[in-house]
Amino acid sequence: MKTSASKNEILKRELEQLFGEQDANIETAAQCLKVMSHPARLRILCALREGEQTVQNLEYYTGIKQSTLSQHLALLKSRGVLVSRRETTYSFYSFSNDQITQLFDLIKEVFCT
Amino acid sequence: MKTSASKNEILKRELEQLFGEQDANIETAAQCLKVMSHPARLRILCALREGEQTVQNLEYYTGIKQSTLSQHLALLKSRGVLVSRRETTYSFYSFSNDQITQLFDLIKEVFCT
DNA sequence: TATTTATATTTGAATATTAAGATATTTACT
DNA sequence: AGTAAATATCTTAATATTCAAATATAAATA
Repeated sequence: MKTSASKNEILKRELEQLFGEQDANIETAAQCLKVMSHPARLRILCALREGEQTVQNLEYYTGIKQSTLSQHLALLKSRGVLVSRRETTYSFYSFSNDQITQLFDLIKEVFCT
Repeated sequence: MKTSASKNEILKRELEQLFGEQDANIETAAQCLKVMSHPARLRILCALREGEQTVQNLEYYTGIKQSTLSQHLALLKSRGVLVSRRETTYSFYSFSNDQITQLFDLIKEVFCT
């Protein structure tokens, strides 16, 4: 069995139109998803869902050791998932934008209901 | 600065209620997301979005080598993202359910628009 | 039965990720 | 200035992931 060549060609062109010229998007998506797909980091996102938190609060809520937590936060920030602001000695972390929040909400809906 | 202990306690209990007792969910979500968060596998998912495909078609569309492709497919299947059916010598792969499809669509919406 | 086709599995080397201890930085406070 | 508190970075050993070649399996067909 073999799907006809012309049909394959059409589908391939459709796929290229949708994604083939968007390698950068796929890379970005993969990187962003990868950074969200870790139990510790999902826990962090859960804790941040209702609003910004300091590192020490996150440490308290998640039970993750400070240095490890700081690395996870840096990773989430570097991939555009989180943003942070400094206030004196405290760093406040929060979701970077609504789309990420929406994505997280759907993840929660899919896996936690 | 220190959020009051009682407020922390309340938030912690809320978080536990939401997630603390759902370690299994977080693990499942992390595993499922992790398996989706790879450029090759995202490409596979893109190719499968409109319906099931054989391995050889996927090989053609994605340009991924057969053995590598087969391993990615096995991984996606083992994490519940895809299902497959055999028809004589052909394996047809497809999304396993609507929630995964919905999740993929949102990912596409977030990163490809 | 021998061969071909489609797919799956095994293997190994290269690379990436992880956690946590040690250390550094930054700001506040005395 | 000296100390403490909050956070960040460096380091490294353990572990996991990746790709692709080689091999195996399973079904179709000559």
